[in-house]
Amino acid sequence: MRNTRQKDAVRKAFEQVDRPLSPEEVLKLASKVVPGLGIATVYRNIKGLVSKKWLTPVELIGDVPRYERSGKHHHHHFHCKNCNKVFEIEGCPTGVNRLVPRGFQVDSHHIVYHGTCQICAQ
Amino acid sequence: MRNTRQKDAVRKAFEQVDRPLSPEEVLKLASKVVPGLGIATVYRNIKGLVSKKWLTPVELIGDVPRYERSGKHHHHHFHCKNCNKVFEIEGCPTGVNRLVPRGFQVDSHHIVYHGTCQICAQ
DNA sequence: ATAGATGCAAAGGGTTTGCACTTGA
DNA sequence: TCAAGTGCAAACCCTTTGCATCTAT
Repeated sequence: MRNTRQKDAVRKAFEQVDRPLSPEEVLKLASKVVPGLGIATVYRNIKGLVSKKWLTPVELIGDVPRYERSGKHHHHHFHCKNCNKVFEIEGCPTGVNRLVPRGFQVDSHHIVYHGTCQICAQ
Repeated sequence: MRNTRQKDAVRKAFEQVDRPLSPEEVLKLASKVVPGLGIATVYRNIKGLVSKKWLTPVELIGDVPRYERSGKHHHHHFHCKNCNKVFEIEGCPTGVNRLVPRGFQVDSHHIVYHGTCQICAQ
């Protein structure tokens, strides 16, 4: 695996923000460092970083997926209907998995909140 | 608003199953009653039923959206990684919304479980 | 030198839309 | 009758892929 300015710029985009990013958001941020960066390269690098488990997908309904750095401790997400940004929510209600009926095997769960974020709510 | 065989077949598809359906699943079911039914008509009818609040979109991870009849009491969903079907999960952990920091306005929340369903797990 | 990475443009999947035709009221 | 609804195909958006070129090693 080769080090390139493009790959570096994509990684840096995720490191410089503390919230999940969409491919377009990554393109916007990384293009500041590498002008002419192609969206295909962004997609390819995101895909590579996901399979290397450096990134984790955060998918939402009615909108394009977001990605965030892996290895954070278990958390959930808040999707602002106004600015469309996604934020992290710490913590997890106790007994979430106990709601699932006997016979179902749970690998993971994910809570998404919808509403208005702190900044937009003012 | 006019009654058509197509519209009827779409509604019946949701009534005859007790789990959320994707547009393609609806096409498959409704085509049995109305051969030659077009996918565009399915999408148009789903859209109409959602805006009439007869259907509700289901939040999902990494797959096409599903829709289900509105008015069911609050519940969540289980997405089987094997058969790709979506199932309803009853109940809701207490204090879910309390995890959201002060300043965020929560309209709704939604939990999606991933794993293997009862049928596939055997 | 050379395999891997990039940019572009074309191709893919899922969804929407324009338009002429059909059909329910 | 005649506007709403339909089927078809083209258009769209987001994502992936083929290919010629470029570039780390």
